Amino acid sequence: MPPFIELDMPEMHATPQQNHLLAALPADIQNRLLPKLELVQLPLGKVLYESGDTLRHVYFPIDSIVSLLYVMENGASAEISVVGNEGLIGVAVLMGGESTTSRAIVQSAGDAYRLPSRQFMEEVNRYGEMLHLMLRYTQALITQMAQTAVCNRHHSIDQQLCRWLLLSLDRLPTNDLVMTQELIANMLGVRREGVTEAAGKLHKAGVIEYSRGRIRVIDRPRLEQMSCECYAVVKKETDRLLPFAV
Amino acid sequence: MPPFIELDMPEMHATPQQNHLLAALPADIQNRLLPKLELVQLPLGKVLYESGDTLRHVYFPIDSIVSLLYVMENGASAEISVVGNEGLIGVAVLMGGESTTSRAIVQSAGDAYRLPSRQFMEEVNRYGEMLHLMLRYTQALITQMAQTAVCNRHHSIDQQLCRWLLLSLDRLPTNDLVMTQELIANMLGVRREGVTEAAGKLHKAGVIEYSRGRIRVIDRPRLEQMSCECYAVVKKETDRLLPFAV
DNA sequence: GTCGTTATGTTCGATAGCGCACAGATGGCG
DNA sequence: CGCCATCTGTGCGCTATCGAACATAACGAC
Repeated sequence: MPPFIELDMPEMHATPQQNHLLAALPADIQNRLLPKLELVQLPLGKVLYESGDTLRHVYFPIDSIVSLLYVMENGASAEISVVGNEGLIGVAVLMGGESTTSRAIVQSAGDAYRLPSRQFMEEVNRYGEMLHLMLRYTQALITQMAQTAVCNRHHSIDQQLCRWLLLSLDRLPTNDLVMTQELIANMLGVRREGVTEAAGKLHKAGVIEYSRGRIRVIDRPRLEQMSCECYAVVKKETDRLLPFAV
Repeated sequence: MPPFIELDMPEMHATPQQNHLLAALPADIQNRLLPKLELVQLPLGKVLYESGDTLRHVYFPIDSIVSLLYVMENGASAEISVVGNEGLIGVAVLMGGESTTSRAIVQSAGDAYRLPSRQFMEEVNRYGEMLHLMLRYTQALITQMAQTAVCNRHHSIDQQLCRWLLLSLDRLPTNDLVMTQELIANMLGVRREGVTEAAGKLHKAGVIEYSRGRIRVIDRPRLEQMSCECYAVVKKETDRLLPFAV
């Protein structure tokens, strides 16, 4: 029943500076990088890389959200972390590992700029601001992963859903998520029914409204209250490490 | 009933090269670093740093094991990762964050070499092999964290105990762990009774024997079979990233 | 408008892990 | 040798989550 409006921005074209990391780079580095950046559209569900793949590019999301997911032998999965316009996908390139054990999958469709790994590393290997910025982002990512582990251990599905919605919301321009409960369940590594139940409670509490693959947050303060501490911990640490990106 | 023998090695003195990362550095870097390294004894339970502390040193364990632990507001905890002679404690220094949201606590007493953060960064900032090695180790650590998150989500206490024992075993010179079930429970973020039960099963299966704060693994292959895939994933990826450290 | 597909809602029994309470065992120390 | 702190074992009721099966609802294509 919520009147979801499709906001297809008329000619809203992306710029690299909408990614906080790119925006934070000094002008000379931006000038070197910009011509090498390629704008790509990331449709929902697209796999940027699979476990073990050599990473050919790194991606700087603009209004897309990408989840890093581990998929187990039996097909069950769990989200490790989530990346939006505050970060980049492809930290393994920076670390020198070239591949990771996780999958990167688009959780919310949108644009991203991508850069071939080689050219990314060329800039990193000037050992300047690029390297240092990327390292700080890496620590923010590590914090998020650590907190995911904690959250998986100790918190209820209800709380985790709140955390997950907040993390997504922070990376989107609106309060509307295009996302089925089934997909959320995959990310959280729980049953779809568990998400249905948790979403039902949030709806009754007047925090969200939703319908067939869309969710709108209508009371964010309440959502933050209902979330476990994990969201706040990650947010605070990310703001500390990357203060410009607030 | 197991005849635990206290193996206090007579004059078994530590050398920096017993830490795999230090050993893997080229000779010139080793020569620069060695005089700055300080051998320290890490007693069980010692906190190397608390959440939010500025990291004054980085630590290279020799025969000690250190756990990175997140402690929640209500006092409950969860292990994020574990570090032994394959790695170092203080990745946040490398990343430029200076502090982390987790606590580093000694899980198994032993020696470590420590290096003031400033001197560590002086070497890192030569942008040579030191930096690249540390980054690769960081990726291994990230993999371990990610797998911890997955394991917390999907696996039973029994399986997690197996994983945990294997991770510890890999970092120790013997098959004996000095470790109460209570402490293991803290690390895994579960009840002590849960660990008692799981340990009982392993004992019945003839995989371990134990008594009052000590555990001996007597059938490691079986332990690996009984563990979830998480152990193998981390092991394999660590070996890939740091092949010398096998 | 109808139909078919996909998303969401609901129920039910099974179970893993929790919190609590207390019993027993072990080993260090006086 | 015996005491006592500490570590380990066990039982009980409770709850969250699971797995499975099925009911209803919403949208999209025709």
